[in-house]
Amino acid sequence: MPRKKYKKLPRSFYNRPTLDVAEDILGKYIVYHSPLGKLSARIVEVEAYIGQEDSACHAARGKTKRNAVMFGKPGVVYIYFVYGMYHCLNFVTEEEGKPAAVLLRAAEPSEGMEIMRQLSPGKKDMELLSGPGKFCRSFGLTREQNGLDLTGSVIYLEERSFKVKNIKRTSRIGINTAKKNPWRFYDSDSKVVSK
DNA sequence: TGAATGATGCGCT
DNA sequence: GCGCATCATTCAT
Repeated sequence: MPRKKYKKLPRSFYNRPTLDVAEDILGKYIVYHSPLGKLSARIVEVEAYIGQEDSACHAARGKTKRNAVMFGKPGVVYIYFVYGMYHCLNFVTEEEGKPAAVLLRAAEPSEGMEIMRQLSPGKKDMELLSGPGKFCRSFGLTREQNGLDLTGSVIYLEERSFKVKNIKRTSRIGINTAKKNPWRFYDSDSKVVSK
């Protein structure tokens, strides 16, 4: 039994301006009770995607089957498939009907590292979650987990005692349009953020 | 050690 | 068809 009870972040955490949520997510822990066992990691790098004012957001051109969960209630997981072989994990933000999300780009492994190594063979511990594609592979996340509720018991964010000291803000990675929006946030003391 | 490119599937024009 | 919120490998300095 856990000797310390950590606080699971409620839906109100996600039901706020996306840039605020993105910054506050740094240092939080993502916990996923996968079929293989419990996994957790400390989040160190994220990006914001805001449908209504962001041409780079999947939801910028209206609702489709793929991005539908971004239009739904906050505190839900949005997972999509890119480049033929990778998945990316997002947390839906803002009130229902307003499409926006925060992309998880990198994290530092905490619990369940044996499982992550098994899912991503040959990786050093600090490389297991150092990128959005690698994160989903090491956590075993695919489109099957799309739409899961972060206020449930399968996958959620936890507030622990860790405090982020230095937060940096830059433009996003891998974006061609809307490059000006400096909507990438990361913990500059972590060694696993993208270069 | 940095830049170019191939892998590979799917959603949209 | 084309381009993509990526990564690993190859090739050039």
